[in-house]
Amino acid sequence: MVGRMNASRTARERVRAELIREIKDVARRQLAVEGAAGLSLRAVARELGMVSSAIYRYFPSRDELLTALIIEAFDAVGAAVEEADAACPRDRHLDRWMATCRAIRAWALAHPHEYALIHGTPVPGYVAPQDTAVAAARDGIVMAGILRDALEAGALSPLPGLPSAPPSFAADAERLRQALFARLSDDVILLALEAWTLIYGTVSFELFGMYKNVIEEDRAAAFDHVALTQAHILGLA
Amino acid sequence: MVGRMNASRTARERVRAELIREIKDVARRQLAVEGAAGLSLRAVARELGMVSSAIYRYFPSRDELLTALIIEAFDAVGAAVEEADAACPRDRHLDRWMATCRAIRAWALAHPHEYALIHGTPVPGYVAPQDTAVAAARDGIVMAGILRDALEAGALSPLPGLPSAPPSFAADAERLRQALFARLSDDVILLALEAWTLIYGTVSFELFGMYKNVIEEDRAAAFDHVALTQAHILGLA
DNA sequence: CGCGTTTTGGAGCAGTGCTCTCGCTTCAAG
DNA sequence: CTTGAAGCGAGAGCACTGCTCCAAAACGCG
Repeated sequence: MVGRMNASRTARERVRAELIREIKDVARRQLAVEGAAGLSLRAVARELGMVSSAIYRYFPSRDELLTALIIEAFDAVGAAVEEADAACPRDRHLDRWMATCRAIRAWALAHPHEYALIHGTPVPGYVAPQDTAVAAARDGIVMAGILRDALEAGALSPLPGLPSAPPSFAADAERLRQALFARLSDDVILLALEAWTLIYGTVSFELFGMYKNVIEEDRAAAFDHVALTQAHILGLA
Repeated sequence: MVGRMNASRTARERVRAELIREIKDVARRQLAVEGAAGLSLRAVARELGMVSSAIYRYFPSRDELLTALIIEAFDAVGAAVEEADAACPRDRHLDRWMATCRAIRAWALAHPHEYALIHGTPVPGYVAPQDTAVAAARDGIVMAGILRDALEAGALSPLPGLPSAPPSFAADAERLRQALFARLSDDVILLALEAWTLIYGTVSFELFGMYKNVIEEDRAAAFDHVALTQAHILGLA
């Protein structure tokens, strides 16, 4: 009970971890085929050659399996965003911004059902477990980092003449400043949140069919326009 | 078979129409309680005192029932938006804009599960039937009308210096101009679509828990800031 | 009134999430 | 090395779902 603190636990624990991985992999494949509503524990068990009740040794319920997939999806999009950002020179702030925005859209188009899992209707009882919080924040960390770098480089001049953040936002802004936004102003922080919202809103609208008969010709160009316009508003140029 | 063209059809058809209404009402109540995933045809039938198979004389499948509820939800939010707009003097374009935006958010907060039905993950096989198209367009018609009126009154001056719409958007813009946007420019039409997207994106983020630990203090004020900022960008002032 | 259309009731099929129990395997401490 | 506990898979079973089929009942029009 005492020892064996680090690497390569007991054989039992290793096969257990591997089986958890296999279950998640099969579940993700089934999810990609017919969406979250069609994810069946029994089908996963069948494909793995085990009986359905055995799954419950690894996931206490179907919703817990879904939660695990949600966390992995947040992590995947977070990783895609970090990679896109890291591929740009640190002082090309506009390029980094556009690259991260495009990375979000590209990931979503490549994994529509997983994207729907994290940005569609909350599927389970609708409680977003605390476990997802850290994974869900990775994209925001990257985007905030770009704005921070731009500010420090003196390359951030938000568009003048727009409404200021309401006084009631001050407390939220202060908390966010501590966590991500360093020395950015309340106004810029709120504009950044709105840009973040619009980026995901645009991707969601495109994926969920809201642009049918609205934007048909070149949605990639329209998305670029969204990202570029937000960059102009934030003053990333 | 020939006659009886207008009002007050045969008694059978009247009771049939009423039963369809009752089914939809019960279904909407159940939806409000436990969400779209928990909508059960059998439960609806039970509450109506009929056996489950009888429902299928009125709705060929569960998805068809959901589709009917989706259309009604689109209609309800459309009606709320139209009403909010009509309550403002026609020449107070900014007031009309803010009123319609707030109406969308208010309706969504009052009917979260119905909102999730129309702006969350597409629940059924994921095909959005053509029937929904007209109902889904009502909010857009109102918002486009405000911009049209502002243009005609010479009270529309979009913020200069922002990126222009890409050339590939011209065809979409022309089609949209014919349908709703009258003589508005490509740039304004695209900005309007982005504003429309951001309004719904903000409501969705708020409702689906994305602003947890992000915006906590006064989400109504933050939403107003979104709507007002978009009005400024469009030049509604 | 009578007959045909419409509606309903009930049984049944295939599938789901989940629980419980019963043996079997593995592991670790005595 | 033995023994007892913990982890594990198999199977049966419960309550529920959407949906189909068919016979019985209700209805309404000529």
